[in-house]
Amino acid sequence: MLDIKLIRNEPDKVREAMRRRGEDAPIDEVLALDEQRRSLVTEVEQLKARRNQVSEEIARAKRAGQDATEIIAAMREVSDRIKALDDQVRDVEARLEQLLLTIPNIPHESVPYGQSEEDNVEVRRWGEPRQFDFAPKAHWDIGTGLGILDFERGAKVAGARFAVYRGAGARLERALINFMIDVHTQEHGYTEIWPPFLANTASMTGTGQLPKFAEDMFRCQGEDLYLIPTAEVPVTNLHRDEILDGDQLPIYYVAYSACFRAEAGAHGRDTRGLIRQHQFNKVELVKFVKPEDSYDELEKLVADAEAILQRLELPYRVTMMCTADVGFAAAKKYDPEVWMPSYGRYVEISSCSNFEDFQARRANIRFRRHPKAKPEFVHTLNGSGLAVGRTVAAILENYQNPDGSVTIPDALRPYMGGMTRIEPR
RNA sequence: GGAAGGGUGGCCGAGCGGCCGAAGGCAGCGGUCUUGAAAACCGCAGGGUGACGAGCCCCGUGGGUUCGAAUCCCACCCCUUCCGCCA
Repeated sequence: MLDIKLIRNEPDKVREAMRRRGEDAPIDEVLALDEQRRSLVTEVEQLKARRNQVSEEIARAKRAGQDATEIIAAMREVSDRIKALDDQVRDVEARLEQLLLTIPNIPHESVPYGQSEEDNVEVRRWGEPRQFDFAPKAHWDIGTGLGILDFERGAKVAGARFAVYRGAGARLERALINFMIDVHTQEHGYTEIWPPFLANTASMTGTGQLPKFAEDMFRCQGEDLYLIPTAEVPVTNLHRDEILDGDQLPIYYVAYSACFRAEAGAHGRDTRGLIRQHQFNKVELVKFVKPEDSYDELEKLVADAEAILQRLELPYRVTMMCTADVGFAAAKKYDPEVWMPSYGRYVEISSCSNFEDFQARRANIRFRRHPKAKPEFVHTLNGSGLAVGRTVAAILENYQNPDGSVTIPDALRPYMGGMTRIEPR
């Protein structure tokens, strides 16, 4: 959520930011409601001040045994007026709040202007895509051939975009989760969290999934619960409505979770394989930091995600999202992308964002710089470290052999019980 | 799911419808005392809005009654215990 004061004081700056995003935000409506709210509040507060004053007089009079029926009668009128105004304030505030919740974050000044994902900027590459001396296969064919991935049965049990992992495939998924969490906890200083995989409306609103993206999520019927689309939601909301001590910061969390996405509007895209599933596993990194540190922390966060790709020796590049593709809640976002031979291009395998105080304001996550200082909003960041299903896909494709087997990356072998190759059954 | 109890400031815990933003205690901060510390004593200390002023708001949440609600009524949420069910 943007600071209403920023919109009030620098509306043109906000309008320009929205224009650069290609977003049609209701700034004028917000300004009008804000003004309306403030004039109502002024009026009702004056009346309340009077009511408080007179209430004291009444109390005094009663204690002195004097008659107060006349003042009471007069106050009844004031009271009715207060009630009417309070109703109006509540209504205007609710509408204002609803609008503010739909306005995206302001992109950081370092974010390049662009009109679509075509305008994202590559910032670096690591590794060389492998040159195959045989016709490489796509991971869904490799996985099916090895008997470690089963899309047909996934569809039978649940539906399209659900997969079943079997044998060494299931173990590979699990090995990757453990490997990633171990690297982040043991080498990058993150604390492991095992969060709920369902979250309520308040949490979903706090991180920005609601109210705008309700159709992207699975909701439990008759309950105020959604399946989380990412561990970002429960982990960021861990500190919702809290005031943290400044010396606790920065806080680094790493969490595995299954992630659930309705993928509404993705018909026909990535219909084969593990790239776009309704359910997938992800190891997520979440940071709470002081505002002045958040952009350094973003760079470190991306490096932490990249470290996993490097250990796995998977070629990748990092792109910086342009204003049109930066994401609703983010001020700046990098996407590490892994080389995917079947796609003949790099495919997003992580997404690392600095939200500045956008989520903190929604979720009311603050800190005190000093024990007596006023609370300030923290900056929140998160990034995938990494999407596990896509990592499996990348390993199957990049490590495939002519005979249909797949070599296990060195770094993963301890997690696979020493296995060096996945052989056909 | 059923029954009972409970949700008050960082924590514990009082609180007859007006004198309650809220006693008291603990923890915290400052000071006195002390070689130093402890103890003792004195003082300061919640959040939001607003201009770190005034005012207004905040006693789980949302409604209601009333001139006036932490206190009364209704609904909901959460916690604890017991029972039931269950990985």
